[in-house]
Amino acid sequence: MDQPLRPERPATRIQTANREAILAAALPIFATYGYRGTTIDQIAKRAGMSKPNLLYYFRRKEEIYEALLQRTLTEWLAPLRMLERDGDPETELRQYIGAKLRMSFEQPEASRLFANEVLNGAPVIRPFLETDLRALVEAKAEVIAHWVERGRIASVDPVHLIFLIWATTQHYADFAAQIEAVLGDRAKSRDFLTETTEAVLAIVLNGVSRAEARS
Amino acid sequence: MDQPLRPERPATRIQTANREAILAAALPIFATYGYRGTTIDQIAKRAGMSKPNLLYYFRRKEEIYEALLQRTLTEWLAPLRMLERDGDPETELRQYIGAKLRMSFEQPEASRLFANEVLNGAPVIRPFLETDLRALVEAKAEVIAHWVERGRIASVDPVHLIFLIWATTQHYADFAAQIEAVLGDRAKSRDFLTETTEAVLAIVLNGVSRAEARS
Amino acid sequence: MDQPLRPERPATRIQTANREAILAAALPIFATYGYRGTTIDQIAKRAGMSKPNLLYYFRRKEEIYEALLQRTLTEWLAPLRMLERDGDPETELRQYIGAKLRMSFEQPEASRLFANEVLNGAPVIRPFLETDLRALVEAKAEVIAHWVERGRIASVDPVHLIFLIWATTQHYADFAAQIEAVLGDRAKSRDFLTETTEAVLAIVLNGVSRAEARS
Amino acid sequence: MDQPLRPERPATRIQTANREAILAAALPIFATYGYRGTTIDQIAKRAGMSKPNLLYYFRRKEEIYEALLQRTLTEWLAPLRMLERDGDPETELRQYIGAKLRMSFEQPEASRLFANEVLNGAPVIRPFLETDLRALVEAKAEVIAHWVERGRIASVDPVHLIFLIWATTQHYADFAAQIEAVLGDRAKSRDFLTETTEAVLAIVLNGVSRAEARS
DNA sequence: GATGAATGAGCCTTCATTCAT
DNA sequence: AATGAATGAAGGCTCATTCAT
Repeated sequence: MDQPLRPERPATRIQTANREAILAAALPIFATYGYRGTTIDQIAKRAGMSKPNLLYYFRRKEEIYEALLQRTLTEWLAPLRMLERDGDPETELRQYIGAKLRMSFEQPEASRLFANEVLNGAPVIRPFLETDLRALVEAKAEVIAHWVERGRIASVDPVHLIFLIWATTQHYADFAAQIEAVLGDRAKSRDFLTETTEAVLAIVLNGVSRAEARS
Repeated sequence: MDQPLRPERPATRIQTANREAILAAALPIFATYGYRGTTIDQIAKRAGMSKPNLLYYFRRKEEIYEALLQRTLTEWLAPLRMLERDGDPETELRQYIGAKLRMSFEQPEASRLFANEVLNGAPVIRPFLETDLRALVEAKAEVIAHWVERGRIASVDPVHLIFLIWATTQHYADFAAQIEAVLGDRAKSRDFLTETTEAVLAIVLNGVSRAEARS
Repeated sequence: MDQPLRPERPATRIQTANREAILAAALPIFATYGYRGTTIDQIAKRAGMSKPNLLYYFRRKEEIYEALLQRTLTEWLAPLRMLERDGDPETELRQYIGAKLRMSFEQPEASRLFANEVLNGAPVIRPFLETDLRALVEAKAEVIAHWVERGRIASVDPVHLIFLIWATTQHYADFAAQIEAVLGDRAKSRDFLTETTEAVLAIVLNGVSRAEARS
Repeated sequence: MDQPLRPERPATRIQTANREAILAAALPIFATYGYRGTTIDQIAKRAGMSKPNLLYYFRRKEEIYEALLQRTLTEWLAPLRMLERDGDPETELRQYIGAKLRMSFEQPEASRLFANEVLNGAPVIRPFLETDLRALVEAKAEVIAHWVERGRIASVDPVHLIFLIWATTQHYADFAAQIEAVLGDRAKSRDFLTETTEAVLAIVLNGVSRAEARS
């Protein structure tokens, strides 16, 4: 076709800007309403352009969604990738958890986008999960197992530790509506990230500390 | 809300049975596709009745959704309600976490229904969250604070501990697709619940144990 | 689905009537504008129902089109099927040509529907053409060849004779607009079918007569 | 109608070349999909230019279509124009039929373009049909009538003879999809034009031969 | 209680055409 | 002469809901 988005042709400035605007507009909507609950109209309106014009940049709703997920995923896993086998376990975990919590507070919509996709059965990103993510988890589980073997942390199941950290940190983004309903103003305080980070670190770091491992 | 449509007459057996069938059919669909992503057709088909007949029992899609949430919520919070101020903290937490994990494994769809609703901003259950749930959390936070004061557990922030337990246990239901993609057969093993329970308990109980509370 | 058109469920009277009305409304439109040039709106309006209601009977535009073609094809080839090997060639051809011309005059839209489909490359009925129609043509070509061998008609190529008859008779339906433009009132006369039949028979029957076959 | 867009300036070479390219690209598409079924995108792509650029040469889709028809019509009727009152009827008809068949085989798309237009009710060329074509047919019918009067051919209705020749010869272009489906490789043979010409001439010339006119 | 029939509103997408450069 | 960008107007189809029986 004579579509403008041909890869061969370099994207113009307007194209880049508009694609960016569309993605930015789409993120919070997909994050809240899910794929099927989101309408192109909503996105177009939020991006300040007409629906056909939006479809000039992304030919299908699906393309927007996939582009968003792709971009999110990479960024989302960056902190885990940084977990260093040779670092100090406590420092490493502290950094990891801290980074994840910061992302949850600063980009809660990205987290929710991802949560929605997985809740729906991960129709789009399943291939990624089964290959890249799986490999990453295995590699980092190995790192944690290494720490356990060396006696540097308590004997915890590495994979479940990763899941626990994911769950705990992303919870503040994915269930923000609930947290705000329960905590009220406290959740809106400027210090809520700090408070949360301290609380989570206290439990998790203590949870993996060697002192007295429990059954 | 979930009253029979003709308040004058008591619900017949067929009415009760059919309403039940509809709710049972609707749960997994709402849980997977979210409110807007679910069609009445899907539910009716799964419930084995015609669309108009389904609408005879629930006049609007919203009613089904609300009835489901209402029923789920009560059940969902039962374990937390059982947390006893005067019990042994470790035993209490062990029971709570165990119960929550069991629910996540046995009724993952209820968890996902709830997750979807909250991800969407909790449009329907917000009032409940702001009143009942809030009160419950405050009460149980008080229980935990009591334990902390008595030195029976480490000095953790009670509310965040509750969130951490919610997040961690529900994660196995809400992100099941991801967990299965990452773990493969291991997640489908018959022992996966046991394995998970042990791993989670190990970390969380250790995390709140007094030995050496950390910053 | 809970579609009403399930084959298992017998069609009700209304269904039969409405499907019939839709097909009747669709025929002249498809015949004139072709598949892509026809809109469901046009058909629905002509059939006196709303667009969604029409789609309640035929779930896709394509289904209407295919149903029409299927019905037309059978009827359309009936005259050829009657060509009898043991009949008198002149009588047989006279009947065949007469029947085809009558159909062209009485149901020109069916002819045009078919012409449109074939002009478009026969995307839908190609399988039929390659199997059933091919077999029929081969069988009837054999009949004509038989006549030629017996010296009952001139030595003509059977297949091309069939094509010539098709072309000539269907021309009065397919090119009616042109014929009317060229002939004016003459083409609208009540006797035009008779006149045409006589003229075509004169040429074709003479054309296959044995007297003096030409190169 | 097919004037350059800026009448003040004569068409440049590029203009002429591009208009030509567009028409060449448009012919097979209009011929196959009809007017409404054809998109400017398809034409532009095939012509190797952008849609807006195409519209620089032809301001509307309709203009392309009309230009094509106009050009085709003239060419299409050339053979008939050559039918000479004073020539030998058999020779004249042989030439006419031969020329028409050659055109059908060599430019089937032009034939199909025309067929589509007439099938659609001749919305664009009706004026032409009612004036020029009508006059031409009347003139040539007179030629044939002259031959009949002189006893040089059988007593056939001139107009219907013309229609029969049109129908029969154009059939091989317009219904090519069907002919190929029915005949298979035979229709793709290099000799198929020769074979067809002989078969058609045999029937038609015999059909108008004087030997024994029939009812 | 149950279902066939009907529909307004909405959604994704296509398309001819225009505008600005 | 050419093209990237933009859009109004459909068009096919879905869906929640209502009506009538």
